[in-house]
Amino acid sequence: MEPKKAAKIFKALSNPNRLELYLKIMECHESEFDAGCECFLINIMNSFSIGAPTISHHIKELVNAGLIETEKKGKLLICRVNQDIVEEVFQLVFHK
Amino acid sequence: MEPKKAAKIFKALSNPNRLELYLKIMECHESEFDAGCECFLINIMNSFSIGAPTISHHIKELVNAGLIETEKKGKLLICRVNQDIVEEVFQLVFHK
DNA sequence: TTTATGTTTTGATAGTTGTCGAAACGTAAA
DNA sequence: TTTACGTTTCGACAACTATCAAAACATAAA
Repeated sequence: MEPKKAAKIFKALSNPNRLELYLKIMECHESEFDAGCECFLINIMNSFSIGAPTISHHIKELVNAGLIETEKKGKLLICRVNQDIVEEVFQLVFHK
Repeated sequence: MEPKKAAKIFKALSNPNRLELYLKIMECHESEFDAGCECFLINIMNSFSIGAPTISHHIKELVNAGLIETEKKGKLLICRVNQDIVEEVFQLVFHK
């Protein structure tokens, strides 16, 4: 992976709230995967003290960096992590 | 590792120039390790188009995040990467 | 001691970011 | 259709960032 793209991914994870959002989506996604369920944004949002507009903005940045993907289901938003991209970016800094 | 600390590390790697600086130090450090040499900042600086003050600032941020350590040798600056911290932060996002 | 050189500090500036309130939007329920 | 609700967009603002030029430091060489 090119350093420029990697920097963009790191930037997406560089804000504490946004990182925790990503981690929550990751957890939720993993645990719900076994149950065959989806990870809905609304289920995660409650544990944050920041407003909805800010959450929406952070989600957009995570999508923009390729770290997650989203899908609308009715009026709810489903979030999925893209694990591959994290592995790619860590190969760069791990040099392995 | 706590998300807050991880976010700080990601922030340090979120600027393209700073990331490339880190990668160069990593390369330099690895290749010089076998030869028993040190990695001097001046040897890396030439490949960047940004000024010395900016480089100095970026180095300080990398040190501040714990990603590298520095040591003065005469009027030269030696840089060493801290691989452990990358592995720690890696475990957080990999959940492994 | 003077000079040269590698690095850091200072001060400034344009650009970016995180956050909010208010409003708008889209969908489903009543 | 009206209402309720989850999400997004808009406009704004304070805080932060990357960068530079100029000056200051520190150390080694002349």
